[in-house]
Amino acid sequence: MSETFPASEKLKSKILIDILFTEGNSIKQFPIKLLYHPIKNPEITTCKTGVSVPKRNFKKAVDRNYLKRLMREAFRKNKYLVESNLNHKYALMFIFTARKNYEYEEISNCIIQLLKKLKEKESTHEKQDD
RNA sequence: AAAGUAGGCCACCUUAUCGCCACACCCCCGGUGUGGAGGAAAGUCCGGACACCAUAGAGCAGCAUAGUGGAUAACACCCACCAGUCGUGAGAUUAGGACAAGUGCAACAGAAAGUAUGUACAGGUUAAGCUGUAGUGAAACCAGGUAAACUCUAUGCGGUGCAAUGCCAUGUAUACCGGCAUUUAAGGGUUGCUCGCCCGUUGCUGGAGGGUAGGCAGCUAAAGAUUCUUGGUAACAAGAAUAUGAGAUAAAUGAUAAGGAUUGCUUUCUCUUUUGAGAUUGGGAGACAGAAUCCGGCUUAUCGGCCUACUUUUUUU
RNA sequence: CGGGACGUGGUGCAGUCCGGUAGCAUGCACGGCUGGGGGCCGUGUGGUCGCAGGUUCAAAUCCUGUCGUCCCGA
Repeated sequence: MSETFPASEKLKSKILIDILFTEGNSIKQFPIKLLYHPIKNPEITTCKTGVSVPKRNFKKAVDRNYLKRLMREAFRKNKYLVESNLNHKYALMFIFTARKNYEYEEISNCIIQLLKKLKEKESTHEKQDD
């Protein structure tokens, strides 16, 4: 299983991000919130993932960059949980909602739980659609 | 030895695994190689480079600076000297022009704070605030004090900023632009005002424009860095040599593991009269902080440590 | 990248332009009016004027730097 995180899997399009924030659903697992929304565009063949740390809670750029690196690292290590198991392609956005720094272990565990929850949610949506 | 002053420097290192960004090559699945944050990248307080704009011009206003000289692309920075203030001293610090142009202001105290001149005492005179002292206050006939009060003097300043600006694709349909004719005048635009300048109403004709999101260029080889020589008290300038090593755009430097060095704390042991020195065990600590067009300064944040010069005090020679 | 505003008792504000006494409302404490509450009246309490430096005889006020909060434009 690949553990790479190339540019094609990063969420960069402002249009997709706007749709994600206005129409997407969210899963909360303190201290991180996960926004997700299915991608309708057939030209996009991979999941698009981004991370975000609000400037309001962390004034210094160093702190924000560090947390974003940790979240990217944790997602890269654990994305096998969702990469091939989901039926649709999703736009994902991890948002750090706490006000103080966390260790890599805590963030990694949190990301794993979020990804498991995302899979459960999708399966329930599928049943409802049926 | 202790205390202190000034200036400069470093900003933990190595290896492995998994990853990120840029470039080059092989090849077009992918792989290999090279490189990849700072002294402040920060605050955005000054000064430039560069780009565009007659809505850019002229005058007034406004703003900035303020000893003298130098240096620079430029500056409020920097260097030298003079003067004031602080310090025993090394040194630090200063918006340091003009109140003999005009206007204003001065609480309390005091007779009186600017059209000055009262009281007491002493001196003095024909006489007289004519002379001295006292007391109040920051300041009391002296061309008074105050300009980080208005102001005056000298010098400088057009504006907007790389989201500048140029090009490409997508895409809507007359809202945009050019030319000609018509109207000749209400109105609108700009940096606060005046002048000036620009726009204008309708018709015909020609051209692709505006908003939104995206891509490419601008984009990093430079008033650059290191070393040496020469000139200069110095800031700095000139010359030579060397190597060239971030360019992202929801935004690249990370995570994990191991080892080593640094500092102080702690356990035990050894040496020493003591202060202390050496070895060892264990768990800690390593700051401030992340490039976004690029430079020269300023300011602020900063763990721990090193180097140089100098001053004062005490002791020894 | 650029522009602007504001920091004053526990809270919300004036005073800053034009320097000399820090004031108003509310809150809190005490007393009074009422049988009690509410309300009213009176007295009192409480402020390093964000921080540092400078100018001045004297600074919340003038000047410089700095910290924090908030807003706006491209």
